[in-house]
Amino acid sequence: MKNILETLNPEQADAAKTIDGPLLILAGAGSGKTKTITTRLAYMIENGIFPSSILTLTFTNKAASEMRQRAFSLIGESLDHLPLLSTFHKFGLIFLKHYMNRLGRDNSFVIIDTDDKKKILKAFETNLPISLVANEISKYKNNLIEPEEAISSALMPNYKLIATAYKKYELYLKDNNLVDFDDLLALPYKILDNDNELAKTISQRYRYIMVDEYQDTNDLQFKLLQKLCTSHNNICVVGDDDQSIYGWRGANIKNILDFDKNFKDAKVVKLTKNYRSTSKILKAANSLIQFNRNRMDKKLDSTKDEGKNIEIFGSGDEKEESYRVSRKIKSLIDSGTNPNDIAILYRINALSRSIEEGLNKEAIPYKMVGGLKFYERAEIKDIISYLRLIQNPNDDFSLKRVINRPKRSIGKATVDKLYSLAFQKNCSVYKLIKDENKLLEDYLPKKAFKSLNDFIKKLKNLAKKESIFELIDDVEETFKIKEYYSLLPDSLEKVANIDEFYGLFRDFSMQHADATLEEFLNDITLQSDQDQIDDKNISVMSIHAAKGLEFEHLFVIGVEEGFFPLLGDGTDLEEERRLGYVAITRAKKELTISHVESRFYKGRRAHLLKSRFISEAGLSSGVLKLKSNSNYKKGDLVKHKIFGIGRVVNVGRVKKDYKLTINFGGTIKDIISTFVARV
DNA sequence: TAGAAGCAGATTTTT
DNA sequence: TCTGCTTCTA
Repeated sequence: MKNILETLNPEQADAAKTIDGPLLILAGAGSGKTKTITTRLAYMIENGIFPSSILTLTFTNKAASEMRQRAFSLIGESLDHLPLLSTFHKFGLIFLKHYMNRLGRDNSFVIIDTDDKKKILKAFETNLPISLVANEISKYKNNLIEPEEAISSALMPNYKLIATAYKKYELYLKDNNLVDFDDLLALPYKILDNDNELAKTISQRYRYIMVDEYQDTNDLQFKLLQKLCTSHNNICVVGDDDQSIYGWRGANIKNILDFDKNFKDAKVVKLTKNYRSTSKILKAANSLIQFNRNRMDKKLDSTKDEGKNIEIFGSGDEKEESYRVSRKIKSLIDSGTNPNDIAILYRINALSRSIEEGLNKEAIPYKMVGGLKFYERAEIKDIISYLRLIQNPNDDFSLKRVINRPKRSIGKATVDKLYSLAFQKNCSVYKLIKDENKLLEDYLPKKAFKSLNDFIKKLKNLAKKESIFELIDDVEETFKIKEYYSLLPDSLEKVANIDEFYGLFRDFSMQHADATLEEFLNDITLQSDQDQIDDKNISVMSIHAAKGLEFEHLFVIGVEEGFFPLLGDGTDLEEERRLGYVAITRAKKELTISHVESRFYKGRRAHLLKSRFISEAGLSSGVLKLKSNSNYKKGDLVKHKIFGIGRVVNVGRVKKDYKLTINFGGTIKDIISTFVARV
């Protein structure tokens, strides 16, 4: 038992041994957070705490499974009862599967994702930006404001519209027995809030609570945690106020800053030894974050050598920036660095394009993390919609998505007719087709009518299957989704995605022999992209996406005022700075920060100053001054000794020289301007 | 019905 | 500049 604590430093061990009462573990970046809490979990079990009375909540599936793995490898042998490690949302799902009836609703609900939510809202035609409506509704739900209250308290006309959409949306969800991400937290809270006996029961079942990334919890999650602590106060939260970067999404940094006020007699353990970065990198991070006022006082101590200097790239424009970054990466890889240890980070996704071009030119394989998520891809959502329809044919929403995909001559006009008729009759489209078939025959174009009935029949046949085993093969055989996508642009990638999904489905159906389709559907909606960072690729992603990761060689690009910190009406400069802190602390050995003098963005060229964060981090930068203006411009004809005559397609820079991208009769080459002559 | 052309809008996004 | 959505026309 002693030996599992042996690998911990004194502070970590102190945290791991503190079992009873509220505990805040302030875990700085790279301070061994996961190690500490997984050891704590193992320690509790070894000390006789009933495993299934321990609940550990995380934000991502990835974090949950990583912690599960590490904790179990410490405990060793398999246990009869297992501690529950789950995301907040998954926990909400499990809870609702048991107690949804307390709200008079059926527990066979289906979870919808953000995309689905927006599609539903769109149908209400508020004429407001749909993401605004979706976000505001999210806020209402997270603040536990009911639609009626939202409507009566709305002052501005737009908010009346949003609140009304909220009301319609809630009705729609109820009618179709759908649940959104916010509901997975809000509904369990409501149920527990209405029934104190139940709250007691639940909190007695989970007598020990652990929460990961506590700085990212929002008000609702905080309230839910309070409910879970109704009959005890054994709550251990782990987090770092300096890494709170989701404020814009409702995360409340006060939760962590005020933990000791909210939970009486809380013990606070600070983990400040950093095992990740060189001391130069750490110094920069510490120096930067010190400019924030709203934070807990602490400073990370290095355990590593000084290391290399942090390099600052000051470039003329984004072309030069991507060129220099790519060249440096190229030389790292050429000298034996594992591409997997290299990453490029940026504040906004729009910067990925220029860097991708640079990487492509150098033939450096990269992996974009973030981007479009697997389950959000059109082809995957199509299949999911088919499955949802099989599970519940009254799902008008999914029906709309695939009613004419692959094309089956049911056009927009027909779809509009169907949906407005169903609305009039106050029934689902499926029910309408079933019950009013005669009426529809006269009402719809012949071809569409026939095709529609054929489509419904196929769905019904698939719904008859009692086992989900092989279901996916039947779906493909019936609807030929793969065939359809194989004829569309980017078919290779899309077909590969479809195959991947089919594989996932088959895996699931084999692992869960008696599982229902509904269980599969809810499971995948809560699944985000598990990291598929593979060996041969460098990683390219937003700073948000990089949270929790670490890389030997790190590049942060676009470090300019206005881009990073991103300045706008809603800017929280401290949060931007924390983002800078998160970025820097991802680096283990080598950090390169890049800024440009001008960047093309949103259709115009913006002139930029280097970010204040560079000087705040105690770094300085010199922009390389060029020898002279280029004599060349796009379209000029030039001659090269070996390649002959070509046309300039682009003018960029390399250090103090100009780099010309020249098209020599179809072959594109990058050449330093001094090696060519004007024709 | 389906492809083409025209037009607004463009932070970050664990679930 | 580029994307995704609406509107237009064969």
